[in-house]
Amino acid sequence: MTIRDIAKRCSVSVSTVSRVLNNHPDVSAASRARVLEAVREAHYVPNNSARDLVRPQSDGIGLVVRGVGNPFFTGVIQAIERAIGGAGYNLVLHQIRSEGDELRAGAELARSRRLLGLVLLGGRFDYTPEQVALLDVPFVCCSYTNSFGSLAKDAYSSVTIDDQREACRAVRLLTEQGHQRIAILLDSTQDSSISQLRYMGYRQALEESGLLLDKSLIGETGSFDMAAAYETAARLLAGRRDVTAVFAIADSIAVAAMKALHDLGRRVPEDCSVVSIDGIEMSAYTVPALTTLAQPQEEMGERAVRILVDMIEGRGRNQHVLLKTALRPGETIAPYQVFASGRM
Amino acid sequence: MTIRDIAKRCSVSVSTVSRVLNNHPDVSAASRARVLEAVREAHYVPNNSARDLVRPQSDGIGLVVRGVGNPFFTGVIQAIERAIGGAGYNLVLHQIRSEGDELRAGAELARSRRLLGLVLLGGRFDYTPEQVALLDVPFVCCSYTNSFGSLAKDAYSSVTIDDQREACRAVRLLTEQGHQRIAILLDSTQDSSISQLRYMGYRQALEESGLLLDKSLIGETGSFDMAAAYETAARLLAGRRDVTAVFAIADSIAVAAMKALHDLGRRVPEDCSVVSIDGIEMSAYTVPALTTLAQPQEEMGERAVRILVDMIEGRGRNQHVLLKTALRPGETIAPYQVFASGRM
DNA sequence: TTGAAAGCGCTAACAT
DNA sequence: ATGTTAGCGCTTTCAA
Repeated sequence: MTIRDIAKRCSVSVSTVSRVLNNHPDVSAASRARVLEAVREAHYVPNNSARDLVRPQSDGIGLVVRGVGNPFFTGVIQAIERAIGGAGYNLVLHQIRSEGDELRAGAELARSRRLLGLVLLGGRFDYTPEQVALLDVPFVCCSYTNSFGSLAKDAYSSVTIDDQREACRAVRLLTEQGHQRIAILLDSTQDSSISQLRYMGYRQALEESGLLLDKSLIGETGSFDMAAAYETAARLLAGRRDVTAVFAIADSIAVAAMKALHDLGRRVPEDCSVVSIDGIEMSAYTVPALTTLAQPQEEMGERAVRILVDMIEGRGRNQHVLLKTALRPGETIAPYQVFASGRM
Repeated sequence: MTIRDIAKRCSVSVSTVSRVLNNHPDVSAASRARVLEAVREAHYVPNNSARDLVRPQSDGIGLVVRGVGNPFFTGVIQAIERAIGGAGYNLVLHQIRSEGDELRAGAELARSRRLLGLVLLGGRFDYTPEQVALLDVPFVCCSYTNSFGSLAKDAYSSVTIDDQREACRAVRLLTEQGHQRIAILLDSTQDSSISQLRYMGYRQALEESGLLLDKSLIGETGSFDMAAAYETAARLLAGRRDVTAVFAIADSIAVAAMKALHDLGRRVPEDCSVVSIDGIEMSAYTVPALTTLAQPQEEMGERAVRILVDMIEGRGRNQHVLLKTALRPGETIAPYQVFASGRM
């Protein structure tokens, strides 16, 4: 079923059909009605490949999300959706798995749909100039930046929190309460990504407080899934009643850790405090509610879109925005107490 | 940058470039090398619209997910991803918002990318024949079926649990323990969708036990977000110590309800039991762990893909598969006790 | 092994 | 107001 078939059915030309389909004004009411009728009855849907091929450019902005099912992203995605719509553009969402190549996916998407620009959500931190050269449209990294890569500042845009700084701040919430044996739960200390950055923040906070880094307090989960986080936390914390606080680099890891602590017979926060970074919806409803540094999901999405739209419309250049987290108080931090519960 | 430009750079014809790009064997090693080199250095990426337009058909299967950020879907999506890859096809994922029209989106996607078939995840329960006529490829409804629509059985495929039956089973877990005042938390009793179905199961279970339906025990949240669920639960449960059990139609709602109960000073499960349906990852890590009827996410995805692939490859016709949930025990159900905590 | 050319479905001049 | 037609970038006969 093509535009040609519809034209035949109505005894009009393809251009008339095309005009109707694209809401051009210069079509008689009669023709319009006939075409619409035929379209309906034939269940005709235009072939977008053909459209995209011929249109000078679309009004589409692509959003490539890396990591299906990362709960932190959902709020950001919604904000981006809203912002793109509000600016008069169309969102083209594309999800890839955590191991996928968002640059390749983005390049392909942008070309195949003639996109005006790209928002990359949850990508890698180590792009090289050659890699981003794939992209021939403006793009902005959302929720991350090129910390481990070799991009010139003006070669890309980013909107993110300062992972190291915020991690440091989170750990400080613990040291301020007198905690000294503070465990960290992360994916890996050397992933050239978010874990590594937040790990650096953890070390920085320890140093500031004159605390020594204790390798046995580092729990590498090897992934972001909760089962792994639970196991790692349980293994690390078992028999370590001297550990009075845990910093988890993500809310989901923190929730799993709280469960592990509970199953170990340790109360949160009386026996062990927990803090993390993210601020996902679910972690506000745990008992006790998780204390976390909430990333500004809304603002993150909005700023990313604004930067992109400014570039698309010829205002403004590449920018880098560092957002601050907001402490979502919760109930998982308590002051350090020497004799909390028969600590060794 | 088009295939033509690459051809010029290498002084070969466009067909040669095309052959290289598509891994056709009949190209000299020399030409191949030159083309590849030019492609790399020009950062050339083929225009997919043009490709799709001309290719007889792709090897793509579309997955339209309605409801960005529904945590229940993530496991299903991964299973679908795996299954599609395993069958030698390519996944084209498309997410739309909860209010979106998955049929229109699917039709568009299928046409624009020449897809072989469609998996619809989380769609509406009330399709009409005219609506599905939009789709000119085989499709399967995943996690839902046409309970409130007018489709002929052989006009579509579905893989889902029996929502009413499973809800009934969930509530029975409560009545079996002697509970009589059982509240239900749902989106709406008349949404022609999952809430309504599970509500019917709730009523059925009450009837079976000779319990009367008490309208004041119905909490309509009006959405699936946790804040609404929390408010609804808190309002319904405040001052109702006679309510000794809650059935939530989704895990996320149950988690919010548990929090509300806790904030009301009521212990779970001693003062109030909680049960739900879904089995998302997070709800296994609450304290206490949520007792829920877990939907078989893996199997759901796999079966959906298998049915679709069978249709695509000419074996088999439309089918309807009803999967069973598995009780994920948890710790949120306790026997009814008359004098649990000063009940009125 | 390579090139020339047709044509996929559509839109937008350009005619009429 | 409507029709004719030239491509958009690509793949694929068909010839050479």
